[in-house]
Amino acid sequence: MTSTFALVDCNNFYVSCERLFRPDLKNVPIVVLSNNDGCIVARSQEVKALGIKMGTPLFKVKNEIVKHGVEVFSSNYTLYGDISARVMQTLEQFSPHVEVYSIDEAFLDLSGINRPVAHGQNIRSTVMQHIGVPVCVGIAPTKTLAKLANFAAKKFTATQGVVDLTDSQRQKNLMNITPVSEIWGVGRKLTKKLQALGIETALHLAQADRRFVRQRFSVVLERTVCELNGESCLDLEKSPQPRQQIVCSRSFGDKLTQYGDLKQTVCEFAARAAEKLRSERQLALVVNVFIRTSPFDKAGPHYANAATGTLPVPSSDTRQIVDMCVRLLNTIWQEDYRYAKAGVILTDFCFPEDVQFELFEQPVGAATHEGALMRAVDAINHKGRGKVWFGGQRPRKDWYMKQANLSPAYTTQWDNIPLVK
DNA sequence: TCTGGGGTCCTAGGACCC
DNA sequence: TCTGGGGTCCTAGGACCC
Repeated sequence: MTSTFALVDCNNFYVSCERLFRPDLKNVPIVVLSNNDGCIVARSQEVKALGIKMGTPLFKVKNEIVKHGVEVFSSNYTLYGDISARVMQTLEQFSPHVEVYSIDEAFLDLSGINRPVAHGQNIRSTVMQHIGVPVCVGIAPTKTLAKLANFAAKKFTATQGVVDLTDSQRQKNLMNITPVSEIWGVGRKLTKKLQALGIETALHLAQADRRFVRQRFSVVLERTVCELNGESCLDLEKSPQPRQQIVCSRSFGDKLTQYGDLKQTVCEFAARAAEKLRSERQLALVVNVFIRTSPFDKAGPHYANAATGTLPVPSSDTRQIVDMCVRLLNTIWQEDYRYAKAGVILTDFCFPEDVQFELFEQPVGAATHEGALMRAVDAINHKGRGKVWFGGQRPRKDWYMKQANLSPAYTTQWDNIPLVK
């Protein structure tokens, strides 16, 4: 029996989250900004209609924002994460297998469902009723086609938010009017290269010779071609895969020029990365620290560098990781630059039970003294980060980050829960 | 003045081994 | 004069995603 996939995608997710607690903003144009209030990362329908593009730096469209009375929000990931979890939980009643693909999307296994469109409508109205977030549903025999169906469900209002692409003639009709750039897995670079070969629409790509595509591009794009032809190559991921990499990095609201300031941010990133690592119950072997000036900074010379180090044994101990990061930073730090961004990357993970320790080495894991200390630190910091920290870390949270228009944590902080009069 | 952050996968080329 | 071939592992970089 052939599979059926549904892609459920929240509409303008961050904007929808902000509107949940501000019904007065229902038809008001809204944007949500990236960290540091730098770029626009979510737009309401009204803002999209104004032609403001995703990822635009705020300062470039400041005049339009003011002119059209656009409401501006700093990003509130605590709120979005919590609403996302509620949406995903609601979706579980509609399928035995739900793959959470991103904060605002999930693939559902709808194999064997008799009336998929009715099922999709049911999903929409239930999520709206329970959570208050609008979603669209795309249904098709492959993930790539389900993505395409979802695109159509969003774009064409006559579909009422649900598109079923089970029928191959419908697939062709839609692909014929869809630019190749809209296909999942085709980004800016590939779009250009494909267009140069005369492949302009999704249908052109679907009809391309797959051996040619593999040879000229990659196995990834070859898979896309297969999926556009209804051959499922990408399965539902039934259980989330363990992470392979943890990154903690930020651009700074104000450029940093002092070693001490940069060191403190790097220590903070190291500590957060270690915390994430422990929540994954993994250990890391390799640590990378990078620092750089802004490529847009005309005031001074540019500098970017990174250093990689290997821990003596895989660890998730904040102190070991912080120590290593400071040593790495010292090898790349240079005076007289205006630093705009820094970060810590952990890689080469393993599980504590799989570690082969050197002779005479003391393992740093859950069973040891050090593990107990880390567990205690995590437990104390669990509700509201920053009660306990190690030397070198900045005690104040995000002191370097701009968040001028942050909404309250309506659903996760007692103080911020809305009152009903 | 002001330009995000956190991920994944694949590939080519060099190092190294026998 | 003559200087292999095949395999693996690692890394950096490039592409993509949301």
